[in-house]
Amino acid sequence: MNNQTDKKPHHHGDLAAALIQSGIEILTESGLDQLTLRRCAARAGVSHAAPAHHFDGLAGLRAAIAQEGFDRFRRHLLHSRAQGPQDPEGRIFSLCRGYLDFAEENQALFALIFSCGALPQNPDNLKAGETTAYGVLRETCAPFVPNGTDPRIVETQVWSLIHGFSHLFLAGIFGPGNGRSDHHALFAPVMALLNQIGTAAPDPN
Amino acid sequence: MNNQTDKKPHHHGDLAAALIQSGIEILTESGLDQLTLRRCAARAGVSHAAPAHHFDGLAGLRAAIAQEGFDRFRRHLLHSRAQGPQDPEGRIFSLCRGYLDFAEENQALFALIFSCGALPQNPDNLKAGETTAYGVLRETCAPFVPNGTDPRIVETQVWSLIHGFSHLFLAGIFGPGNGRSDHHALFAPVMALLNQIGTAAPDPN
DNA sequence: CACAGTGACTTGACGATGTCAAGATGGCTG
DNA sequence: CAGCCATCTTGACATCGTCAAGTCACTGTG
Repeated sequence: MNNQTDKKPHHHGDLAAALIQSGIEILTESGLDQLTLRRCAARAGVSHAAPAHHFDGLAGLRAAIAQEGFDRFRRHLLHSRAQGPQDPEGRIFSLCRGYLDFAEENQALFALIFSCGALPQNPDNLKAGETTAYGVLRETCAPFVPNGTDPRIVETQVWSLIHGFSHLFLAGIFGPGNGRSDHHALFAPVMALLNQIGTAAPDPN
Repeated sequence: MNNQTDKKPHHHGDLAAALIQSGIEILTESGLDQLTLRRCAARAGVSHAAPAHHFDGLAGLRAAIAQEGFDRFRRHLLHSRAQGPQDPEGRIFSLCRGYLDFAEENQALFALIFSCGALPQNPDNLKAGETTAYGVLRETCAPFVPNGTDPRIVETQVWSLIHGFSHLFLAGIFGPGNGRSDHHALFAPVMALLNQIGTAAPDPN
């Protein structure tokens, strides 16, 4: 209903941000199904109906948390990409490594961000946060885009590969093998598919 | 009232299957957040507490629906793979096409199947259904596995790419472009990355 | 400084949901 | 036929999202 950039509106002092922070903590500690309006309110020290004045119901709070989570995700990717060798191959590998790490360390938040249908209304805000996070990917993929081809092809190849791997990793779906370390061992070989990137983009279909 | 098999164990006649079927219908018609124990019970024509005698709460029903959904997914993949050219490239392309189609036509069920943490308990049952669905992928990928390499590498490359594309497609995440047809146009070029599969394996060809 | 006014939050209530305990029902076995 | 027991129903309770009305504190204006 109102903007979120006020410093100390009246009573609590940026309750909206406090509720988002509480929500992220609940997500981290207890999982997605424990994310509740009343629980966020209690954690922030306000009554159970207070969040209604800042978000459009539970869906609105989830959308706001997803937006903040997407921004944290973006910063995590930037930090991760800066680690390791700074040639195009090294940067894209570090980016994907950071993608997987973030998904693993923030499972519920990661799931919320990418949960289909979690963003029925206001796709505008999420779209903005998404675009900036997508921008990190776009920069990193740019050196691999062949001249004259749609950059979204390479971007979607990379994004799909690392997102699919991360999501399947979290879902526990993978070959009959078991054990996290076993699956981690698959990361580098699977990412090796990216070595062929750019050479795989053929003429326009 | 109920369709399906008429075994009639005691009263209702395979209420468990009827509840799963009701749940899938609710999923298809109304989305994931409308999947409720009481709603499934009402649709199956039983009282609100009846499901408790067949599933371990809502989580148990969701797991059972996921298991059934995974089997339908497997059959859909088999059917889709049989369409089109039957050379290794044609089969894997048709498989991926069917993957995306299933995700698009059964969004909520697809999300439930792969929802992280939706399977906290009994991973055994889902593991079985998963293995058979994974088996379809494994067969289709087999011609592309270089000698002496772990087949899971190629399998995970393909699975991650198509799953990531499908999931991002449903989540509405993709470049600044918009429109479903626009995203569908990305499918074939992105799948072209699979043309390099097998040659990307670490060992020399 | 007094006094409304307005926004931030609280309180209380309602329907819906998951879950549990106890009772009713009906087929199966002895 | 009688008893058993899985199956299902009924009723209750705590929690949840949401709404309406009320309370509180800060702010601007005289």
